[in-house]
Order: sequence, then C-alpha cells, then structure tokens
Amino acid sequence: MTTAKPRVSERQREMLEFIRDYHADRSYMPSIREIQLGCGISSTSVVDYNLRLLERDGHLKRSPDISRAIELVGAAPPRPGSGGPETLRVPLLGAIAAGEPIPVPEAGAYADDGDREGVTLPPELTPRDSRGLYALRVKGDSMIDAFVTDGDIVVLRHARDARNGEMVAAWLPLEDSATLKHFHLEGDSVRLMPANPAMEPIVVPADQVQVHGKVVAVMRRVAA
Amino acid sequence: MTTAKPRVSERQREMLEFIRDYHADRSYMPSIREIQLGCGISSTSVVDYNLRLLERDGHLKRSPDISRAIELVGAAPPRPGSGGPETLRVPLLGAIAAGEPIPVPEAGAYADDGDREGVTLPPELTPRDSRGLYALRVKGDSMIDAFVTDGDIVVLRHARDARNGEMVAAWLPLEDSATLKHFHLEGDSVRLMPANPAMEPIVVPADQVQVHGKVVAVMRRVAA
DNA sequence: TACGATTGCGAACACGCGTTCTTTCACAAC
DNA sequence: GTTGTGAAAGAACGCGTGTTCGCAATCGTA
Repeated sequence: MTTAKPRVSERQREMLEFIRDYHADRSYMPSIREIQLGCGISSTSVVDYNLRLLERDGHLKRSPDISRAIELVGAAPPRPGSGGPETLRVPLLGAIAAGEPIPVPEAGAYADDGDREGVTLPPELTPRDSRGLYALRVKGDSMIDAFVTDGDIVVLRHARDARNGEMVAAWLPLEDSATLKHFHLEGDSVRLMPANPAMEPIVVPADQVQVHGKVVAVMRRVAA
Repeated sequence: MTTAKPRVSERQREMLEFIRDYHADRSYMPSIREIQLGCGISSTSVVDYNLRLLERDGHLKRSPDISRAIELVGAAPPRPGSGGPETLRVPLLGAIAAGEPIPVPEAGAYADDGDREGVTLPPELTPRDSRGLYALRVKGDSMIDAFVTDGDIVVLRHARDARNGEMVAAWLPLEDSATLKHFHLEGDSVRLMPANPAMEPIVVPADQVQVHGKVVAVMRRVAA
C-alpha cells in the first residue's frame, strides 16, 4: 500500500526536516535558496537535485515553475483528530446534473451540524485533509464517461482551480452543462478529459470553465 | 470565541475562503495572480489592496517581497466528526479481475474479526440485511461497462443465484472471465446486461455461469 | 456641485526564484 | 587505462510574482 521509499541521504533527511519546520512556523513553504541557506548547501542546483530525488521516492510533491510549491506527503499537514480509523460526516448539499448549476457550499459551512442532510465517509474514503469537503448526488447519466451514474454520491473538496490531472467538477457557462472530468490546463485553454479513455476530450478557453471542486470519492448503492 | 474583527467586504470574504481552500489541498499558498483568477478579480493591485486591508484587520499576515508568503491567522483545522452511527465493517477478501477466479468467502466468516483486512460501510451504503456481506477490490478496467473501474471497492452479498435485474458478480468458466453484470434468466440461458446500455449484452447457457454474489455497493477513492 | 475617501483597474518595473548548463570529483564497472 | 554514474558546485537565464504608480468609478458629506 505505502510506496516503497528507498534510503534517504543524511542531507535529504536534513532538508526534509528543515522544510517541515519552516512550514510549521510560517504556513508557506521555503524557497530553494532558503533551503540552501538553512541546510548549509553551497548551490541551489544541489537543492534542486535532492528535491528531485525526494519527489521520485515519494517523500514530497513539487509543482514545476511555481515558487515555493512543495508538498510534504509523508506527514499529515493538519492535525485531524487521532488519525485512526474514523468516519467523517460531510454535508450533502444537493444534486449535480447536466443542465443545472452546481450547488455551492455556503462559506465555512462544512462542519458537521448533524441537523442538515449529510453522508458518512468510511475511513477508506476519507482523505488526509478533511477541510472543505461536501457531497452531491448525481442526477442523470451525463457523467457516464467518468464512471459515475445516476444516483451516485460524489464527494468533493471545494476548490476553484485544479492542477493538471486532477478530477474536477466543472461548470461550462456557455453550454449550461456540469461535468466531471480530468483537468488539464494548456496555455490559456483547458482540456477536459473523460476518465473513460474511449471518450473524446473537450477543449475550451480557460475563461469558459468554472471549477467548482475536486472529486475525492464516489459512493454508489446498487439497487436490489 | 470569535474574535471581533472589523467588517470584511464580500470580496475579502471570498478571497479568504479561496486562500483557505487553496492551502487546504496543496500545502503552499496561492500567488496574488492566482487569487485574482480564482476570485474573478481583474487586477492584481486590487488583490494586493484587499490583502493589505485583511492584514491590517488581523485576518492574515504577509511577508513583503516573498512569493506566496501569506499566513492565515484565525484558521484552525476542523475536528473530524465523531463517528456516525450504524457503520458496518465487512471483510475485504481479495480482488476481482478479468482473468482470475473470484475469491470466495469462507463459510460463516463474514463477521467482523478486526484482525483481517476490511472496509467500513457508511449507513448510506449499508443494506437492510447485513448477512453475507464482503468486499472485493477491482483490478483492471474490464468492468468499465458496469461503471466500475480499477481500484474501486465493490461490496457483495454472497449468493449462488439471482433474480432478474439484480447486479451480480459472475464467473464464466469457459472464458475464464469475471464480470459485474445485470442478471437475466431466460429459459435455460442467461443474459448478462452491462449497466451501460451502450454496451452489448452477453448471452450464455445457464450452466456456464456461476453467480458468486450480488453487488450491493461500490466505493471509489479518487486519486489526487 | 464640489471634494476627499474608498475601491477598483491596468500596466510597468524589478526582484524573487525555479531551471538549466557546464565543470568537477569520487567511485565502480569493463 | 576508458567509460559510466551519482553527487555537487557555480553561474546564468528567464519566467514568476510582489510592488508601485497613474487614473477612473462610486459614494458619503458638506
């Protein structure tokens, strides 16, 4: 289950520690030059080199060409409860359908107020970070190419943008349509790839796509 | 408990929310231009202006001349809800794949013996009758026509036969293949209908189909 | 109407910072 | 020896990104 992580060198261990400490103190990430300084390394390329190795071995994740875009993967960034096998309840805000706008969560209303309708996420489906999660019920068969069908419950994390490859709930204002697709930004246009490779992608200008959330999980109850 | 802070404009509230969401799933902070894009603001200077106000009012902290150097101050991660009622744990017995036999549950070994691997069913996915339930992990893309893809977890109720219309895990000995299909017995032959109506059904003699269980639920965790 | 304060817009400007290229050095394989 | 490879250094190069400045639009107040 966990990716096999080869040995980390002493220098890499120190870098990881530095990044962890830095991020715990501020909440943003250090730059390469700051890591260089903080770990007493004499060249930025060495930092880059070792960061590359650390990413290859699954200790962190980087986003190219973006300043301070490091994500630590091993340790959970927040402190979510005990971290054990716990279930999490997220609000069920409505339905997502082809021809209807996507319901938007009210600000800061993700918390469980058992009052409203909600669904319970088993630990197997619970992401590390539980912030900004909500659920929608799928109406209609228009999301078939995402392996999602009528009646399914999709769990989303609220977001207005995405990184390449992530699966998002997207709203196309011009076409009045909502879809679940893999997101790829290419220049100033967005390619929306269906999860089913047999289906055709959609390419639209970036300003004609509204990302509403990232798909985190799918739950389906099969009718008897 | 909430600190009394001066009024935040609608735009500022949206910016705070965007920053919070952004930082929740990457762990680095957004740039000014990303905030601009994410909140539909037409100039970076407007973002800067409002960030300045938000900092003045104590909602966040900035470090000058440093990329993405925003710190949210009032933001504590939410507590994961206490486990909901009526979750059910079923054993995860193995994997179901196109060319491999379907694992069969040992007699009377469905009960939760926390020892073995298992998955937890939320109440939304728990059927009325909890007897004979077990789970399998799907390997490969051969179940695409049932809206099930690689990595999904399917929950089954152990059964050797089925009524028409029910979705079953079927084993075709002659073809060495396992599939998830809707079951239809017609005379002495069985028609296996894919859930996706665009795909063709399979018709085989009844004695060449082994029903192993009925599909009760599907769970999928979408990769980041 | 006049006027300052608030808020917003767009475009440069200049530095922050990731990336890449060239060298160097140690060590193992052939 | 030659060759290949992992690790490191130093220096540019160039895009990413915070900052600033001039200028409209809106609004409350006199």
